[in-house]
Amino acid sequence: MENFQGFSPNSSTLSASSLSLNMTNSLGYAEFQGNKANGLLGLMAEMEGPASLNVHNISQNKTFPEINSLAGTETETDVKFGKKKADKKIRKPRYAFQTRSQVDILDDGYRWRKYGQKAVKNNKFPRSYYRCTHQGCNVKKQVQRLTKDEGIVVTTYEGMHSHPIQKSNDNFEHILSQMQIFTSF
DNA sequence: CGTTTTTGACCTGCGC
DNA sequence: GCGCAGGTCAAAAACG
Repeated sequence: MENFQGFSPNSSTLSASSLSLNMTNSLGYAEFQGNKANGLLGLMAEMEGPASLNVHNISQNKTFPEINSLAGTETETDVKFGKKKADKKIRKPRYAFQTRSQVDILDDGYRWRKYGQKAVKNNKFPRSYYRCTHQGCNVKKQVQRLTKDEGIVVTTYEGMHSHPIQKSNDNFEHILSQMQIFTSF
């Protein structure tokens, strides 16, 4: 496999030391490697205060051409959201993971139904939209591959599952639980 | 035959 | 207001 060494080429600006090390320590990426993914490259969780509706940031990194917002400081993937009525100004927090993998479908233990696929600008790979098939669970995720480095898959989760995993996967479960610790603040 | 994927149309927000 | 881009819907196809 590939060595877990570095992020995408353009991420030279970010100090890979702190971020990557923290990740590997907390998640134990070695085990992760043994399964489907070959290594977790990074995680970004964002969630803003309900009051601030900073549209500026949204317009800035819309489509986040290379998701380089992972570089730390601004973790705003924004939700330009297809919120129908838009009663609430609150945006759902989204959590993005970068994973080095050959395949797009990373099995996280949940059952997903694909409901859309769109071509993204500045990216030759399409982005796929999935929704959790569990009844009453509206968790969504989207999977995208970077043009720059097609070995990297970006998975963005939206919402949290409130039901148990439906599959008997091995140690993925405890990895997920640790992930939720990460994203729970 | 039920469930999932595919795929174009449709909708919404934003910039010009 | 128009066009673009991202996100969703839904009908038909594909799958097991």
